[in-house]
Amino acid sequence: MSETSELLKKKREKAEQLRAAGVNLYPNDVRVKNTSGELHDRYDGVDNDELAGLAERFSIAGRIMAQRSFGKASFVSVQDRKGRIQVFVQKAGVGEERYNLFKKYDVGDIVFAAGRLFKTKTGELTIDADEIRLLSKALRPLPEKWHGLTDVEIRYRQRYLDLIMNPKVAETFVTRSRIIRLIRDFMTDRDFLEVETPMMHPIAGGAAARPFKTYHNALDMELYLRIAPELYLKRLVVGGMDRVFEINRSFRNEGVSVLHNPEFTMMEFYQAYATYEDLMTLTEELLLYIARELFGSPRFSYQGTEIDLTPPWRRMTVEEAICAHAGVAPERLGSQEAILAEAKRLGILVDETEAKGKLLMAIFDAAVEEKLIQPTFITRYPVEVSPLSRRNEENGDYVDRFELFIYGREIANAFSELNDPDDQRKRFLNQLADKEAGDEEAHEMDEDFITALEYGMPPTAGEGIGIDRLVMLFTDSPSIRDVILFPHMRSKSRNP
RNA sequence: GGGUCGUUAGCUCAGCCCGGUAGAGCAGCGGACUUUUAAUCCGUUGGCCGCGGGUUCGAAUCCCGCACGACCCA
Repeated sequence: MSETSELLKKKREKAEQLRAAGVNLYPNDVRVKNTSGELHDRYDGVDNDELAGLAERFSIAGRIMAQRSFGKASFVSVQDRKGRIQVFVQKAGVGEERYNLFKKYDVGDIVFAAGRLFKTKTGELTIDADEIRLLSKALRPLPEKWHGLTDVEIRYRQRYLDLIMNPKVAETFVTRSRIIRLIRDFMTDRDFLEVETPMMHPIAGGAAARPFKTYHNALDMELYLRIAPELYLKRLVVGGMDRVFEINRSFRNEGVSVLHNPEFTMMEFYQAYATYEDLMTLTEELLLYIARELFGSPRFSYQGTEIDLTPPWRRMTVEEAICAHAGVAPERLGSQEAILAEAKRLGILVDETEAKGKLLMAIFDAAVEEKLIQPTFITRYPVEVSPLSRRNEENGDYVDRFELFIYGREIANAFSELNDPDDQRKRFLNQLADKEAGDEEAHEMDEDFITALEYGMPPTAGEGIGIDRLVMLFTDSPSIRDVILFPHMRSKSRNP
């Protein structure tokens, strides 16, 4: 696809013709009074006689998406951020000179139009232009009007084209913005303080994941893009910020899939003097609040399945879930050997020397997760896989933690925080042992964090909620790429 | 990492099985047309068939490799 294709040359020639006629191709002196959406809201239900009686002159600006032209008159559909409105441009309305210039406008150009409103024979609200101006000349053609843009690669790489051509896409991102605003309002109403903590960490902690590495020249030090804000937010709780939350990006150096993007948005929040059980209630209330605001109902459809957020949601322990969904008998969960045998029976590949807790989670991940369609809190996680969580008082092999699953996907992860600095040190040491044994996702020792705990952290519960996955659910989007404006892709040696 | 599918005009797609000078619609260009709705009508331009090898007299088409993407699996 050469850069000097016939089509592109023609576009530039046409632009030059306009320039030669004294037209500024990229002016910046317009003041726009109206939007398409506003005009439709106000006047779609108003008849022609009444419209004719209006003294008001309306103006809009946007991109020409379609053009139907006759000899001395044309209809153009102009798209702005609120939708589309039709503009009628005729020689009699804008004058012969303007009309002749207008004939050089193309689909894709950005224009200003002003005039009175009327309804066409077929009843469409239309601006009868007394003025039409070019605001920005397009030098490349838009995708085809009927089929639009469907090539997913172009949709992601050139998202602006996707946004122009596919109104649904723009809608999804409007909803995303709304969801985040709702979350922010909800948390703020509960007296949580929104904070921002570092994105660049000297030690990548707070989650089990491989980090991206970067380098600070002036300080001459290696840094990691954060994999989670957890350890910094907990330092703030030590500092007396009893209720904090952060909605921001984390980065994990792993593959891309329908559920994973290397950078993703999470809300993490910490509430002192609360337990993980309190956070289950809070989570129910938060998601219910969003659903009610978006749909006016706790029920909505995701990919053809009805999801019902009516509380209380189902609560099961990891072991109960394995028994219920993987067909494992409860008495088979007693010993490492029995669990290993069950994993093999289920065809799950595991390391035979793995600790009991890790085997349990391997079975859970492979055989249970996908079956948790309606919102379900899974509790009682093994301590081996939860190095930052508080041990259960009755049985220290488990921690006070839950994960929330909806439609087979992990949406949230929460626990009562470990605030015993000595236990935290032991857990980090165990992680280091795992790292030695080849676990690339195991935690590093974070002495600075332990020091903070040594000053005393109040009993606290904390939670992380995957915002992208939440937005997927609420916008009925099948892929995380549908809710991230610029999902990561391999670079391609092209020159767009 | 493995498997399946895809990549042809600006866009959406045929053509590939069965090798023989690359097609359509829209967009573009020229013309007609003052209430259209994918406007219509007449005429018309436009291609490194993803990239690199191979087979063949001849490859968009068959074979191998690579790149990028989608989906599934790990």
